[in-house]
Amino acid sequence: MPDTTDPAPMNAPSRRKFRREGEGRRRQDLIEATLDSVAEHGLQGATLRTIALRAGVTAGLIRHYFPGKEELLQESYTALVGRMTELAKAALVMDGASPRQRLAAFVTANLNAPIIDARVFSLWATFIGRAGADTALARAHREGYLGFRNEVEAVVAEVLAAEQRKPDAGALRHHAIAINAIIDGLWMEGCLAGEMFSPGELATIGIKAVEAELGLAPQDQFQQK
Amino acid sequence: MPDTTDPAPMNAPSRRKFRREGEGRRRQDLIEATLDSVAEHGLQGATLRTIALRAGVTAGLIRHYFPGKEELLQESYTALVGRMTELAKAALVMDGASPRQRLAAFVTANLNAPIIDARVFSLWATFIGRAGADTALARAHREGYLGFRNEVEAVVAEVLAAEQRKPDAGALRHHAIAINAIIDGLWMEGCLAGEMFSPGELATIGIKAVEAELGLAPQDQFQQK
DNA sequence: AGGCTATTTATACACTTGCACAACAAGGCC
DNA sequence: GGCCTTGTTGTGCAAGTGTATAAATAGCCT
Repeated sequence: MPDTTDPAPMNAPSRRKFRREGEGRRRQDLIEATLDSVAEHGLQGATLRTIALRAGVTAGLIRHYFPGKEELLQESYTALVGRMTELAKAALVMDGASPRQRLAAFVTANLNAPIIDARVFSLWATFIGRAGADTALARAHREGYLGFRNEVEAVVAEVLAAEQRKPDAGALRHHAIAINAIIDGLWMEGCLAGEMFSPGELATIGIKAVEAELGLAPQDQFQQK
Repeated sequence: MPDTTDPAPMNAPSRRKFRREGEGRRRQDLIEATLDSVAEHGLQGATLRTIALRAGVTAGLIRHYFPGKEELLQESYTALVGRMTELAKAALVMDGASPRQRLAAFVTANLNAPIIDARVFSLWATFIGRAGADTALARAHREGYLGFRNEVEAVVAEVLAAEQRKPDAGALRHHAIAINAIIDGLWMEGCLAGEMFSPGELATIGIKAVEAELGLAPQDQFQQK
């Protein structure tokens, strides 16, 4: 029995208008939409249709740019990690600053916006929760973490060298691990409960803790600029 | 046209045998199966059928103990948080120990098994990633975190009192926040990459960092027991 | 032993999901 | 302008989802 009802009378074949975008742009839009979806609804809520809707396209298009959903998620996570580490490292390039000032700036940068950010934390946690089962995710994290820690270790070495101290490799590594933990821990606290801390408070706590870890004498206020 | 094929010849009505368990036991089994499923396959992979299979029951039974999937997940998370904080606090009850020893024991306990555990971390990350969107989750975490930090603050106060130091409330709070961050950060590192550290190494790093934060003189080896 | 009831199984259902594919049209190329 | 490539849409489908509910049975009570 054929369908006699005609919901769209005659002018029916209205098809959605669209624009062709460059491959780079579309991929980036899709990745951004994926991260937004994951941040908002978790991995379970990030369906192809949700993502496509947010990106302003239809679901079928995703398969034109990515082999499948898993690849889209992996590329999205890689993009996220890349952006995070890039931001963190950017705080280290300060020409004409003392090692100690650079270390303090590094800590400060990592304990304020945009690195302290609830959305980024939500994404990080969601993805990292699967690192135990997903080796690709685990490796992506491991590389990012070690890169970060090496940066810390390099700055610490400079700071101590400026203080005429020459720690052995083991002590240096321990300092880097501890400082890394301080930054990570405060980062988590700030992301999860930012309103519990006054602006700049976390950075102050972090700098003090890091300098205590390195056994640096408290910095005189007048030397700081 | 009726079905003439008879796949299960006559003896068909074989139904799965089962045992009736007490309500408490079943609920606990279901929660444990839920946590296992989430840890292994993430929230998206934790389906009612998977959970039921792991618990040794059929999916329908879950609805007999929980109104829906969401309630099961929430109760599971609550159980997880409860177990974690319980473990952490248990390390603090040491009769006849000096405050400093208790603090060190607290740090040590939190940086070794069973608190350093990849499965627990995976669970924690998976759930906490949704704290930004789920207010019930966020509150559960907030309470756990503040409880933990208050414990830290209390021990820190004892330690400093034993050293004849009387910090004001603000300094005490900052110490607690920093120490909390040190423990959290090292906990994360240990859970994510435990094999990168030798046994007890994280605890050593943690104790040193905490004592540096509090400005305690390095402990003599012979005074420790 | 025999029945009662709450626990448990099994099936059904409406809905969503990721993926496949055919139709279509946007925009560069001649 | 007209064609041709390919980015894009829309539809279809099988598998899986949470939930609802009827049928069965385990184990206690008398």
